[in-house]
Amino acid sequence: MKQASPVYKPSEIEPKWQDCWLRNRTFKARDFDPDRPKLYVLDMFPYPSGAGLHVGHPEGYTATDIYCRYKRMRGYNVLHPMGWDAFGLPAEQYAIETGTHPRLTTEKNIENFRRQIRSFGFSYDWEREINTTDPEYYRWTQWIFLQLYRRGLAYLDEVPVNWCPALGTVLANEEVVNGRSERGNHPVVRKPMKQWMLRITEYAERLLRDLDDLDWPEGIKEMQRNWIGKSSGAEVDFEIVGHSDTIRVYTTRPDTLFGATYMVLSPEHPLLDSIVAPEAASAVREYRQQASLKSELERTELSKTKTGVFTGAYARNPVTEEEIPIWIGDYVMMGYGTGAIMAVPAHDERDFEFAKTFGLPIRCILEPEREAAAAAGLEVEQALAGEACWSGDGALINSANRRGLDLNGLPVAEAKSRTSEWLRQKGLGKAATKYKLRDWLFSRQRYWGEPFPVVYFEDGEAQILDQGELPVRLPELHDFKPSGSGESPLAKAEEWLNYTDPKTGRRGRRETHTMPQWAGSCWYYLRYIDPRNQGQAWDPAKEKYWMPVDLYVGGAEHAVLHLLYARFWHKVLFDLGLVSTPEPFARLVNQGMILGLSYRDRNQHLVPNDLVEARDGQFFHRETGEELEEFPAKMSKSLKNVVNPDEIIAQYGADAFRLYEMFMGPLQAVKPWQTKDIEGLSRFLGKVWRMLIGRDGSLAPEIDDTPLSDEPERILHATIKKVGEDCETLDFNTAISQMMIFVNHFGKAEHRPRAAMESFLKLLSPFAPHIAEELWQRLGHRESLAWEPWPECDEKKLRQSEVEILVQIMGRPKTRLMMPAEADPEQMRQLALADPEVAAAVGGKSIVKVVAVPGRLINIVAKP
RNA sequence: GCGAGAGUGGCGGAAUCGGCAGACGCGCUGGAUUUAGGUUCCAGUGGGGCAACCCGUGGGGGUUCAAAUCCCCCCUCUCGUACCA
Repeated sequence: MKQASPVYKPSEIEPKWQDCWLRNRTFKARDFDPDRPKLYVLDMFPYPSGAGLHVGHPEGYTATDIYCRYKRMRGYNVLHPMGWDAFGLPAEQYAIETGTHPRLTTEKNIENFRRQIRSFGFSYDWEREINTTDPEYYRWTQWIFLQLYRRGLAYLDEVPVNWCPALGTVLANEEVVNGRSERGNHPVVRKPMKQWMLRITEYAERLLRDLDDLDWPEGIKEMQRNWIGKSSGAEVDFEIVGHSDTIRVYTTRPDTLFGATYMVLSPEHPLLDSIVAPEAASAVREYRQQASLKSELERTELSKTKTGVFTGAYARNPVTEEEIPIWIGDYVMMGYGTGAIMAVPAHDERDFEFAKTFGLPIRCILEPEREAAAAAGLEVEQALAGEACWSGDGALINSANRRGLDLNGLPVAEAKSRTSEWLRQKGLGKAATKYKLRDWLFSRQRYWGEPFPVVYFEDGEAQILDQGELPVRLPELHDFKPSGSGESPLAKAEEWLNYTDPKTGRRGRRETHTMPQWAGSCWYYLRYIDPRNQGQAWDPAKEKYWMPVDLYVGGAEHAVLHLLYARFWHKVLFDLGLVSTPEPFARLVNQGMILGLSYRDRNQHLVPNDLVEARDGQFFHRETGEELEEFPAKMSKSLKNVVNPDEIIAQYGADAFRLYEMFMGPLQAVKPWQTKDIEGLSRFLGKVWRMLIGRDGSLAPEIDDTPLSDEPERILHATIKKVGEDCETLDFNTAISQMMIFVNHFGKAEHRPRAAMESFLKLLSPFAPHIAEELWQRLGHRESLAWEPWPECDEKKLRQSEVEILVQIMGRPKTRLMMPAEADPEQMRQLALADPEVAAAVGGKSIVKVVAVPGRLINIVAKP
């Protein structure tokens, strides 16, 4: 064994303890431990990119690691796993460019990620490591797809997708920016293609309702609510003049039906061809063609002026029985409601704009509330004249017909329900609820994803495979380029494509689409529970023991997609009796993004960091000499402000890195990384070291067994209390402050009682586990302190016999006096007034009032 | 537009059951140790005033003995989202 170092050298002790934990399986989670309560703490697993870990990853991972280590010492049986979300586009793109198989790229990246993550000393149970690209994992992803299919929740549909002709592939919405491909900036058009869809809409109501009971950030819950987008209103049928069909619209404002002066259909509306008048046909055809070339994003973004054309057809307003023109316009989406609207220009901003553009009639049927209108800067007379739009509340006018509907004078809410009821009685419509949420497009035309367990027979029939035929493995390929026809690269794997039904001998062709990256992450938290199970996705007994996830930490960028998809799958599994909880993640915390430091010139232009020179605390452009302003910005390759964790660990050690990231500020806050600041934490660890280790490398001579005197004892117990409380609430920044206060005191003390030192190391160990283990060992212990019981705070030791009391005169601080801690208000008053300085300040004035808060302050209110 | 969150020293941040604003750290200033640099240690560090004191938590108003914290109005920034009928 090497001679014990006299100075703190993280590079020596950190690998030593990481090996030790791994070898001894220190952090193995035990199924069904009868003696300890379970705790499941989950990190969002990373996509192992070629760039390696960035400083954002270890932020959340450090937080959960501290929490887990703390909870173990509190007697919990902790499940804390890590794995790899390893399917995805970058590895495939790299394969197209270089011919390297994505599996090789992925393996290499995982190895690098694993090395980096281990270098932080996180207390994962590595025996539960999973990888979504492992056939033994995706076997069960495919199996869950079978369950979805059998429940009727997976179906094939011809839907418009983002098709990029230049790239020869379909793109996800996230991959399309302003109607062009994110990669290469090629145009993207909408093209209908047959796709697998998942019926997430069937779960819309439960996904919405069950949010209420989750311990999640309110912002994330609100985002999911908005995404699901529940609204209630009515469906109304409009008959088409001279036509047998009717057009059904959805409206949240059935009360405004009397103001519906025209109708607008989506350009994709199926009834369009049969109703369009011959003289309008060519204009309609041209408009539809143009609309189809726009991506959905474009359609919504270029929203300044409304466009549309008249179809030449008319519908009959069911309450006024007037004939109203039917238009088409791309501000109406086929994907929401019924793809058709009744337009009430007087009371809907969008319809108002459209009506103004095309000179359509605007009829006010609602007198705005005077006060609300004034607050909105609207003149009621204008609204009444149809010159302004009012979508707020008020009293209905001009809203009665001869068929028994009279809304005049009613407020909006009552008019709504009255109209819905009238429509229902007349068979013209009914109350209805809609959601913005759409079914989940689940196909990707890619190689590097889970193959579908699906075969198409020669007659076109799609059939799912038996569980016994899983996993459907990805075939070996050498050319990963898209086929160009919109088919996946898998269409090139000829041998693999051909399928013969083992039972019937029928010949078929395998599905060439693969699943999106979300698939693997939809259920990975369940596989961690039983990661090596070959017979089933997980053992139900183990699931029951470990679920739900007690704490889930990750970035807010997954607020909607991943978290909504996973909740959806989980609910399906719950309905199938495969999991025991209706929700997967009981408590969710989002760590804030870590920004890099960047620079900009006078014109707000960003300057890459390698062009910046620092002089006397100011910053200048290396080439132009211009003074630059420092500001925090997202880390990016182009700004050259990316911080590499490997370099930081090499220089300061993992413990300092961990402490720094936690000390930066609240976990949830966005924070700028400033490498200079990490030195403060490095110094702190140096002080911890010197508090215990003397110059010669042996224990510091100040360490002895003298009993603690009052003040040091109070500091010790205050630290135990503060660190423990902060670990529960994840307020690690203030816990670290308190430990600094401890070390600032004891590091200078003549006597450093061994017991206090040991308690402190336990408090420090979740935060800086390597140095804590090393010093714990040097204090003579043989076992890891990972399972030592957490120190108990003795409240009695926190009490002081004398406390400093602030004396205020008229609410302003005057002086501070030592008083007995238990002094009551009257005693405090006497003690304060006895003080010469106070007496002088009060002298000659009459005391109006004295407010005394025992243990804190006393305020004397005096008037001349 | 809508939704969510946030504005505190030169910087990161602390203190929000109303009770000493600026804990802790970075930076900075001065000193000690060191051949020197670094390290380490000590002292100081919101602004103004030699001082008593005054001013200070985005701005304005209010409640209170007492407001960063509670109430009203306004401004700015960040994130998310966007013709959802």
